[in-house]
Amino acid sequence: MAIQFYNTLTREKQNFSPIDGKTVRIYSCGPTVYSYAHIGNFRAYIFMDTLRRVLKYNGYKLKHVMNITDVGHLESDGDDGEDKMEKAARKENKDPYEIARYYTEIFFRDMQRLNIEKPEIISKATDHIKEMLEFVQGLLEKGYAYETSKGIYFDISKLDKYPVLSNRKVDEQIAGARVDVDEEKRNPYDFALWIKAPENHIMKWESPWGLSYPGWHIECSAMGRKYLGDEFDIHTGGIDHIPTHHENEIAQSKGLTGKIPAKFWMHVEFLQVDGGKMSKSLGNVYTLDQLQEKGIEPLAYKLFCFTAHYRTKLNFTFDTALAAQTALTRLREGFIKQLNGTEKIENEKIKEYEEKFLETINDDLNMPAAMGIVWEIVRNSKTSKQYADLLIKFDEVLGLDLANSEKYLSKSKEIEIPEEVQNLLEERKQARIEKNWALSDEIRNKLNEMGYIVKDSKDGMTVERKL
RNA sequence: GGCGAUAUAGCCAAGUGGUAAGGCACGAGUCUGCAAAACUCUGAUCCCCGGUUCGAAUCCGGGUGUCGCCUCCA
Repeated sequence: MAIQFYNTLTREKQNFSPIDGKTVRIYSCGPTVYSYAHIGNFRAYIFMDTLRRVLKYNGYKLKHVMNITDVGHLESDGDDGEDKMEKAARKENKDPYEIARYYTEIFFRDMQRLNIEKPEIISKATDHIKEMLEFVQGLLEKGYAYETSKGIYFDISKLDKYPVLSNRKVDEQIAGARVDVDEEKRNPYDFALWIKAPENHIMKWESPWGLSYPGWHIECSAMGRKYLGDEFDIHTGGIDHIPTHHENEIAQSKGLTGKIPAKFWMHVEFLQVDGGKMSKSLGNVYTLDQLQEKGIEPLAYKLFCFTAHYRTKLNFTFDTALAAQTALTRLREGFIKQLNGTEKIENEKIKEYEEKFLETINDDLNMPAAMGIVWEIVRNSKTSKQYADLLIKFDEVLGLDLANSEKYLSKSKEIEIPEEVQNLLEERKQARIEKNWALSDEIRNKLNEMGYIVKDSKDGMTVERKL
């Protein structure tokens, strides 16, 4: 079954197969570790994870690089913004390396909570200064770069074609409309490869041009090339990367190697919050911890992300996220029901589901449709362990940790019951034996007010903590 | 101003020429002393106008609305 991915480079879905036939080489733009990653960031990493899982499901091996940006990205263009790492360091009164270490750790903790597989290679920018310098020098030697008083710049006019990913019109746009034009640059869209450090800059390295630090795009080009070669299979990132970051990566690589580094460029759309952009000023930039506080576990957020295709905007609200949490719980319950099922299902039927599922995920990762198939199986009234096994297999792609469903369900029910509550429960139990429904209901209401939900079943009462 | 998207039931959303997946919510039913949970059932002709076609949510043209990018951002 052919895999089809949408390629931003060609603006169409194309059949995918790895260059070497068996190992897919991927580069993913990773986090800048200067603060907590938010749910918008994680939508991108969930996409990245799904991509990995789908490729593995199809039998391919992976060589996947994700960078950790711990240096060099400025807050604004014009080469004079503040370095984000350094700003955070100043704010928290720590050194930038400490900041990077701290947020990197939190980042991977969250990745794990989302059951996101770790790429084979994690590369930190600060560990690859040498490779970046070599890259820049190579560009200088080939005449694609030039030096100014501020640093080393890439000369886009040396390329046969500059914007190849986006339709940005270099000539028509009014350069400097929002950014002051740098007189020393040869073309308005020339960008910095290497930046000469001002006195007070903390993170800087020796270079032929004195103490300095890397530009914004060079790290990905240099690290991608080091680990994956001049030409690899897939490059992923957010949709925001298209017009600048990835465009410039391509420019750099074409300058040095003559090649566009990746065959496929895949981009995730943005997550929106309450119908609009997530922004700090609106106070809607949420972290996984904040969701958890509201009773939405990380895997429920992952499931939420599966409700929309990765190339469409997805609108996050707490209501819909809670809906996903409900759905996740039901998914787990349904899985267990199938696990305990004893019906015999014809192999044909199983095979049919398998084929449909594969076809769907291979169609540019259509996870919403794939979930449709999953629900059909989960909700099948003929319950069978065969279905449970099938779900476990599909979970190789979903990564929802369905195998541990029981654990999650019992964990959410495990609560500490204070003595006061315990006593009320006893009292209610007695009332029920006496069929004193008025008292029973009264106690139930009281417990409800205290934040406990009481449910009666044939086997007795159960208590749950209200979220 | 330029560029890119998008408009499908209350909400989140699949669907790319043949008579609208799925999830959540609502309602009804089963169960229950009642309730909750669970399970079952129930809902849309797809922003508007025009065109192509035997046939369009799906293609084309024109509107309108919304969102994003053009500055670091997943």
